Amino acid sequence: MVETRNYIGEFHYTVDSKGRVNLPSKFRNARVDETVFVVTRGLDPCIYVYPLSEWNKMENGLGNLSQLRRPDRTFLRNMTRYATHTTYDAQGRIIVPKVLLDYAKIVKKAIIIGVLNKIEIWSHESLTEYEKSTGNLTDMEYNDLAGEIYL
Amino acid sequence: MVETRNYIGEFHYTVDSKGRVNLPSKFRNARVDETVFVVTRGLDPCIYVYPLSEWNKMENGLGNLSQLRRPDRTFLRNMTRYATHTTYDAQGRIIVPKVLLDYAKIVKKAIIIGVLNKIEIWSHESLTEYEKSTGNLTDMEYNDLAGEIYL
DNA sequence: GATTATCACCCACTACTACCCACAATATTA
DNA sequence: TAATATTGTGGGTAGTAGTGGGTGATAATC
Repeated sequence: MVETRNYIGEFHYTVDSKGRVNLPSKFRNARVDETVFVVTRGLDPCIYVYPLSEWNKMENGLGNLSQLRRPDRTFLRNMTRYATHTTYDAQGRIIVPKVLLDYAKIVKKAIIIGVLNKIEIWSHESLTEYEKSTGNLTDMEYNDLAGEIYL
Repeated sequence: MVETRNYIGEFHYTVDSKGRVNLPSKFRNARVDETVFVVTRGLDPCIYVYPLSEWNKMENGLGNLSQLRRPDRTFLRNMTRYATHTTYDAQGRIIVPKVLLDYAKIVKKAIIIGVLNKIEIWSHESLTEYEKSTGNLTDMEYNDLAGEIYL
């Protein structure tokens, strides 16, 4: 089994009647030391899941946000307001509050996406809609961003 | 045996029913220290295989993106979404997820191409079609690019 | 205080996959 | 040329991952 600290990849799982969502075993193995997570509302119509250590880093960083700029304020409020601590059970599942499931329009099926230091949970519906509308990048945006990265 | 860190050359291998693809022994010998790879969706209709160290370079770049700007988030998600860690087995094969095989239209035969710091996996179909259409460079493009290279 | 709802913990089943072994074909060495 | 190692390909199996449901303790409501 490959060991890396960062979360990557996409997984399709089911949410049961108790609001339990499986975390991919790859993700659990990636950070065996992390058993506590913070779930909260994403900026996009999805759910963010932070391992505790990453959440703490963010809490520290939140102090640096501007009180004046609107996106900063929104971000800060979103992150703190809906945040809940969770642990996973013996089967590797976390419990996601119904408010958040509703927000992400998740009913039965969920798409789990690893985004380096956090995990996103989407409904198929929200994700495709997001991709269709605002989600798409223009060629210019894409090239700008790609240029900032690597190669 | 000639020693190079870079992957070059083209190889024709088969993908078995379990989605296993052989990595050319030349490639394995090129970087004996690298046993972990990241397979992901290529920009072109093919599969990218990065040795872990190369992938990490990219991840470092991704870490600098803004959590607040929407294009940044989308870009980041697209990069991580289709990525998976793999190791090769005792026979030197890696497992490629079906989603990616479908994306590259690979069924039984695969074309492995070494592109310096990464490996590309193509289907014969996608490759020839790509060459016919968008793959060809205009003379102007070619000259522009050639000018950027050091000979 | 009685009743209901909620949640953490436990058990059970199925499908998959990581690991193992096998073998033919080619390349390398004696 | 014969012997040996390496390479590419195929398949079987034990362990694990994903899913569903049950139960007792605790909290909430009347």
